[in-house]
Amino acid sequence: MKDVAARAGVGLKTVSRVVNGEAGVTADTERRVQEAIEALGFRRNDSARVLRKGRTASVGLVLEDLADPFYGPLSRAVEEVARAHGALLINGSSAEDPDREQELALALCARRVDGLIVIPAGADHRYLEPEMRAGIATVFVDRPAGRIDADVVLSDSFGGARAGVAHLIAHGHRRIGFIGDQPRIHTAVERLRGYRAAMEDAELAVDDAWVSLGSTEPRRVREALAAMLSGPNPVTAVFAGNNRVTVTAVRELAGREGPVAFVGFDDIELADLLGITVIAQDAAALGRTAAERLFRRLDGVDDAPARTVLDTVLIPRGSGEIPPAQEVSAQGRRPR
Amino acid sequence: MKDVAARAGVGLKTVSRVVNGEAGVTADTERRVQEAIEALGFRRNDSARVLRKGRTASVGLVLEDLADPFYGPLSRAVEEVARAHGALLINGSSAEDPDREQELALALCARRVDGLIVIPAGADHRYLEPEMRAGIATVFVDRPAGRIDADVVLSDSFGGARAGVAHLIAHGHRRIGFIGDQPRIHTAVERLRGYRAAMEDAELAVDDAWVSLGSTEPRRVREALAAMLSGPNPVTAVFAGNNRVTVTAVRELAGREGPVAFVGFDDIELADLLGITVIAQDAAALGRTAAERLFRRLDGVDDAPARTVLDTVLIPRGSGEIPPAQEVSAQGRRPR
DNA sequence: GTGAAAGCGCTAACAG
DNA sequence: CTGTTAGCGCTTTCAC
Repeated sequence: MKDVAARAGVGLKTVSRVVNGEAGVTADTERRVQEAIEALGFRRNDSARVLRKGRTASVGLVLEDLADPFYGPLSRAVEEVARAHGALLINGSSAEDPDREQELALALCARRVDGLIVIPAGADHRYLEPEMRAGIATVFVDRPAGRIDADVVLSDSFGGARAGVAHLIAHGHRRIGFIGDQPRIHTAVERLRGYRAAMEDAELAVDDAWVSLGSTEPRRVREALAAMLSGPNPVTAVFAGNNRVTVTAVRELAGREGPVAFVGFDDIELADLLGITVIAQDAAALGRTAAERLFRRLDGVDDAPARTVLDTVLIPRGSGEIPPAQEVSAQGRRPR
Repeated sequence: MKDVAARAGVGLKTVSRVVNGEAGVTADTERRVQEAIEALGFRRNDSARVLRKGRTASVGLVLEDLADPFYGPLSRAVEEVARAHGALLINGSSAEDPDREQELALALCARRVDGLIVIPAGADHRYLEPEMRAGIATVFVDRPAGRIDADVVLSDSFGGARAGVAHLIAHGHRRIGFIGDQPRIHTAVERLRGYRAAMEDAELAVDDAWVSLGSTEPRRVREALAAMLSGPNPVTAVFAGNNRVTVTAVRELAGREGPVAFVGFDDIELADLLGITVIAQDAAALGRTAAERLFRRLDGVDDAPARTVLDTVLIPRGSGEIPPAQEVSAQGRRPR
């Protein structure tokens, strides 16, 4: 910038004015400055600008895994809102590791992002308190913040799971299995709670063997599924706690003989063709809502932290409407 | 930091040493500084650090759409490599708009990312020349750079498409359709070239009505498909140019009567259950390879820009092995 | 309308 | 081992 000023024969501040489109520069002067900028291939150094202005025009997003088809659209939605506010998005994957979540969140704070959106992997976010006090607006999404008071945007995991299981019950099932994510993940617990509530609503007892929380690794899901489908008291229907579980469960069930009814939490691509009934949540809406709240905070709105819960939708496509095997024998499943 | 120094009763540089874990500080002094840091909730301001050091320890990635299941894993792979090198990843979506690509790439350069990975939307990247000369290492991935000499990492679009179409030909098809992305996208053109090469290899003529390039919007794809399946000279097999086209085509074909053979470029989730034969490319490997090349550049390796081409794999799953409807009955086999 | 000087928070390069 | 000084490139303030 110094070089540009020298070449154009003007002061430093004048170049700054031109670069930032501020008023108070003659058309002629401006032209001379523009020429110098062009000739020198000058581009403003935003690091220096940030240092001076205090705002970085960027927001951070800590999520679980960018490669997960649920988080991709969420991140994209945040990006679009950020873009509308002239901000860039820096996102990082925690890989569901609380330490890595913290490391990433603090690294983003050190970069002085204006705001932070976090999909919690851990259960304790007090480490963010100093940062929030220092002025970094923070919104939690998909899962609530732990041990800290902050804005939260969630899907209705409890209600969604309850509706999905009630749907299976309405179709005649009495023995229903639940396979979910790790018990330290809030949504997993909420969805299990929804499952239990639906069973209780229908006055159905739950056999411990029907419930399995744990990793979403295919092997773990396969074993859980096999266990609840065999044994003395096998289930006739299965509810899956998230998209990863659904994918593996659908694969397994497709390879089996008898029909097993199925409903999964989260919609997945081509589920329509496979006839999979799901409880769909809107990942993009989740991201958009969280980002909008964040920017409202950045615009100075300072009301109490709020919890927003977005509805889920039951989409019947066939797999959830299969009656229990005993009641109606071998009703064909849809091929391909 | 000044405050920390004052509170700990030490010099500024000593605090800097502690914060950066440099040697040359007594255990006792260090403890005092740590206490002050704790008490004041101090966190180093990376903007200032960057300004001083010249390196931001961040890389930029300009891609088409983070919500696309092909780019999610690619981005994640880049992130992992960046993380291994202590760098953060800033990514932005161009939405397949050349202007937006340029805007984003330049914004990242203004932030002084150390390196840039670009999935081109546009065909002319000379706008990056000054930046590259100014020291921002740049690698193009998935599609080649336009009018500029730079590192490029690609999948073998031509070879993959050729193999896929040859596969259909080997299964008896003579009239094969091709539906691809916009003709200004390099991979679309390459894949079409592969299609033509395979047809030529088999000495098959190509009817113009069988080939359709354009948007991947479902409506456009549906219309293209309907057109080549009706008319005087209908195709018996279809090759899809990318994942988006595949999804729509598979939906459409599932709703039709007669069997139409199908092979798609790009693997998609649950394609195994749907029995879709695909040419799979490894998005993660693409990202990893590009990122590794980028960091090699950042480590000072300065050989000539190279073009790396990754192989694709044909995965037969059923849809590509269906024989043509007419031929089967002509040979007297009973269709079932 | 324009420019000189001060300083954002940090680190490199030297002193002590 | 520790501290002082001088900037990194920009914007802010205030004078011209």
